[in-house]
Parts: sequence; structure tokens; C-alpha cells
Amino acid sequence: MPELPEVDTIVRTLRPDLTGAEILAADVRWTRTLATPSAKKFKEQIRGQKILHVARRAKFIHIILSADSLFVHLRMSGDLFIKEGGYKPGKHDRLLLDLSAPRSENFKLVFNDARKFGRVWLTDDPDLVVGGLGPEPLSDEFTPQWLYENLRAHNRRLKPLLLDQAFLAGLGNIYTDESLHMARLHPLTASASVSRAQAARLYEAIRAVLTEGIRRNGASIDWAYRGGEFQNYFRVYDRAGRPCPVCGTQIQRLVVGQRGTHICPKCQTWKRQP
DNA sequence: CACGAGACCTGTTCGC
DNA sequence: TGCGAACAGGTCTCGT
Repeated sequence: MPELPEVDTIVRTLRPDLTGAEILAADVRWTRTLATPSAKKFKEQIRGQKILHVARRAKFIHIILSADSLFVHLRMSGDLFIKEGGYKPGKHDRLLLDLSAPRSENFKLVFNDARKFGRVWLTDDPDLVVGGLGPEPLSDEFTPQWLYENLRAHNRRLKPLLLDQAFLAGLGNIYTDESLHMARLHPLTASASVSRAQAARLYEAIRAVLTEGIRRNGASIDWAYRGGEFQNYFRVYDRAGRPCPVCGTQIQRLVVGQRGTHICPKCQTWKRQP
């Protein structure tokens, strides 16, 4: 569910409460939620550590502790909540941390994840988790020139390449469809065929779409989400059969790389490679 | 290297 | 109303 803007929103929401808190205990309710280490080691190792900072890297929530890094990836259905100290675990709560803060009651950080795809890592080596990721699309490292050169360096279709976190880190299904539409590029376009001008358009579109997503506190579909409202501004995502906001043509749904994909067939044309 | 299929999971929505 | 199929914001692994 959550892509870069949604994760960013969660991080901004949690940061004030979590920063400075001490972890008193961990309750692991679904063992496979832990990517590493084992539940036993996790509980021993995390107890007593303080939360120094809460950050985001791509779609990972990065909680910097006194001695380790705690990473959370929400995958499709994960979410993180703050609950009061007396909170009792609900059906889909997979991991709970008991916390104490200097000038407030004890509270809990709850990882809730209906589909159990989400994962948590506790490690002293961040590269073990995020070392293989591509650049952050909102960082200075990501430039039109970088995008042009690296699109040309692969021979892949645009959409699966943009979804590849080792290529560029943070886009998911929604923001990829939105970016491609804004850039007027078809998701099946061969990356190596993209011109400088098209790459520049795609660069601007990715930055614009992610920035707007963050400004609107992400998109809220199915789950109530920090008041996010980007879902009200989708151009094509989940809008099959409705008019393209640019030209009015009916938006089509197709499948690319096994992902539902939404395009305007008039704005986003595609010349099959000879 | 690129790609499709299947796996991992549960819940909701859609069509009959 | 019931019931199975299709689908869902993500990523990994395997075979071609």
C-alpha cells in the first residue's frame, strides 16, 4: 500500500512521539514479521535502546537506535501506530514495542499488518537492508542527466524499471502510473529508446508527483491514513473508464509486469520497437 | 540480462 | 443471500 509519500507521512507523524523514547520490551506476535534477527535475539537486543531519530529511506522506515538500526517495511498492508500504554493487541498486530518517554505516560508502537507481508529488521549494519537501493528520487543525486543515462543503460520497459527499487527507490504502482501519465510516456516504452527530452519530462513528472503526494500526506485507499488526500487527485490510477484529466479520453487499465496499470491511450502512445 | 509465473497472506469487491 | 473469482499500495525466487 504505502509508497514513498505515504511512508514519509508516517515518519513525519511518528517522529515527535518516538524521538528520545526508550524501548522497554518487544512483543512479537507473528514471528515471520522479523526478517532478522530471531524473535528471541530481537527482544534481548532491542531492550533498553533509545530512539535517537526517525527517518525514511525509500519505502523503509529507519528508526535509529542507540546501538542499532530498526528498519520497517510496510509492504502492502502494513501500518505503524502509537497507542496508549494499556493497549491490548488487535487481530492484525504483528509487533508491539513498549516505550517510555521522558515527560509522558508509557506508550506503544504497534506494527499492524493484515497481509503479513511487512518486515522488520534490527541490525547494526544499515547497508544490509538498504545498501542495494537506487537513488532517492527527491535527492540531488537524482537528476535529468542521471535518469537519461540510466534509462539508456537498460533495455527494459519503463514501468517495471521504475518500480525496480535497485534502479530508483521509492516509486510504487500509484506514483509510477501517475508519473508516466504526466510525462506522456507509455509504460511499455523501451527504456533504451527514451530521448533526452522524454527523460527530462519523466524526471520532472516523478518529482512533481512525489512532491504533491507528500504535500497531500499520501493517498488513503481502504485504510484511513493520516488524513492523506492524494487519492482525490489521481490522474489515471484506479480511474479506468473515467476521463483523462488532460484530454477527456477514457482511461484504460492494462497489466504490465503483473501489475494493474492505468493509462490514457491518447496521451500515452507507444511505438512497438522494430 | 529481461521477463513471466508463482509465492507470500488476508480482506474486500464484483459477478452470477 | 451465497459463493467463488478477481483484485489489492510490494518484493522475492525460480525457470526460460
